[in-house]
Amino acid sequence: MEFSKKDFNEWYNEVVEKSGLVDKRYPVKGMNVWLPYGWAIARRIDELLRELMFSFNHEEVYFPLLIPKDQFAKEEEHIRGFGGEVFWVEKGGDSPLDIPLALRPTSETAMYPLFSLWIRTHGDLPLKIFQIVNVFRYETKQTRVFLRVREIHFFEAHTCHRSYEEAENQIKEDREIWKIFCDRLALPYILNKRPDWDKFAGADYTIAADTIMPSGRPLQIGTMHNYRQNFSRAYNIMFLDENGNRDYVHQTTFGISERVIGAIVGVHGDDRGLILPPDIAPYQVVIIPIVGEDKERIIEESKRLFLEIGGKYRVKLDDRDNYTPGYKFYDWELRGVPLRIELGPRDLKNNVLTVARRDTLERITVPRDRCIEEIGKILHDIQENLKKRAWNNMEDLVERAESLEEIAKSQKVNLIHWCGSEECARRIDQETGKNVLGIPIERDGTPGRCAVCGKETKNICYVGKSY
RNA sequence: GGGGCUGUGGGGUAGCUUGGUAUCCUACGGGCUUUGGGAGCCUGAGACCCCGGUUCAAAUCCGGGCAGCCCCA
Repeated sequence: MEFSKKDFNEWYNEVVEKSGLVDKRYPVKGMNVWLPYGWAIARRIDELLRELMFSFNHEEVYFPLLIPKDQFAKEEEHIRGFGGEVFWVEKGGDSPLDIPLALRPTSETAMYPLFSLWIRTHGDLPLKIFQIVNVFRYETKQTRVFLRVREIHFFEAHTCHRSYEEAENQIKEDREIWKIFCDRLALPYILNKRPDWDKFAGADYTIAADTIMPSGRPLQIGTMHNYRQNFSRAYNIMFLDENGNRDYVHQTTFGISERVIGAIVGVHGDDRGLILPPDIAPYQVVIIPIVGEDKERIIEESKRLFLEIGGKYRVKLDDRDNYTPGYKFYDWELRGVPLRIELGPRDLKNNVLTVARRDTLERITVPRDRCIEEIGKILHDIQENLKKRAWNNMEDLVERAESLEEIAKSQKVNLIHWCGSEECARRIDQETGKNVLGIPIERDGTPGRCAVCGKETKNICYVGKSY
């Protein structure tokens, strides 16, 4: 690594390429190539989500990529919100299409016409489905690997319910899922209820999960929306209740994008490169044989060790002959493998393994015959340590502020009192470049004065320069 | 949204001001030798983002495009 994490922007660019996550030389703006290692991480995260969603009774589907224009445009707010950032397919071969086709920027408008066919009675509810697909957004701002791209690897869950209460309960369930998910990724977050002007186009309200990057800038990594009946009215999704009355369904969605990978890179990484949480690391353990005079035996022992722990953990045996151990140490540290096992003549003689953990860079000696349990313990410890460290770091990236000047001066996210008016939010945006993330839903406000207008209020909120 | 900068082998670069033979490091192939924190020697292959203009001649100057980076709002 050439850059230190202190130069966050440069460091980030360097680490995502050098660690083999993406190749960003693909010649279309905002579209990068997923390399094997990066894709392996994405797939682990997808699998984690699938597991979680299945356990909460969701089913997986796959809808088409293209959406006819008339169908896309049915919900007014939605088209207004997304209109400018949609890619359109307007030709088939050389002839213009009768109806232009949108590349989905999200899949509400692809799914909901079908929902109206699928749902007849209350017996069809709740409907809980999700899909993991690529979505497209025509970004005009500067793009950044994982954080702002035009082709987005995206998870979206869609639900339909018979009442507002049921939809609200779904949002609660989403929060439960979200917590488990983030714990597994060791990612800290704040749940914020977005101000009305910043909610998802077509939603009744939006709850966003924001984390904070080491640069002091907030990053939205997940969203939960309650649509009420906004879309079901536009797409005519109705059900017959027990009393024979017809009504529109209540809907919610829950979305997570590849930005979480950007968050993992930024939140956990250090000057040597990535640090991956064990749950999603493609390799949890790398074995590096250190061959001296006793080459054959060491290789043989390494293979035996590989087979032994390979049944329990995801393990890589790095038996490349043309690289020295030192080179391999740096290489796998760059890639963020949580645990490294060195196996050399000394270890062999003493019947031990030398184990190095990526998060603290400590080296530990563990008895050969107890290594399976020891590895498990250390991996667990790494997970906990990453989580604790990340939450503490995030806390340090928040600064209390009482005035516009303090907000403007601060390089961090600010916790302020805010009267709730759009006027004050706009002044914050215009005069400090920061935006209001909304009201945090998991902590109570205390009485105070709005940092802009000075009016008394109990609302607190976070503000920052969002990615 | 505004401003600035950059594009030369796979990666990083010198050369550009003052137009004429493209530099070095690294990675890569082959060979020998090595291995507890980025090994060494020999050898080989590999590049001026795209389109147009100026010129006897363009990596170099001019215009446009595409792509990337940084800063500000």
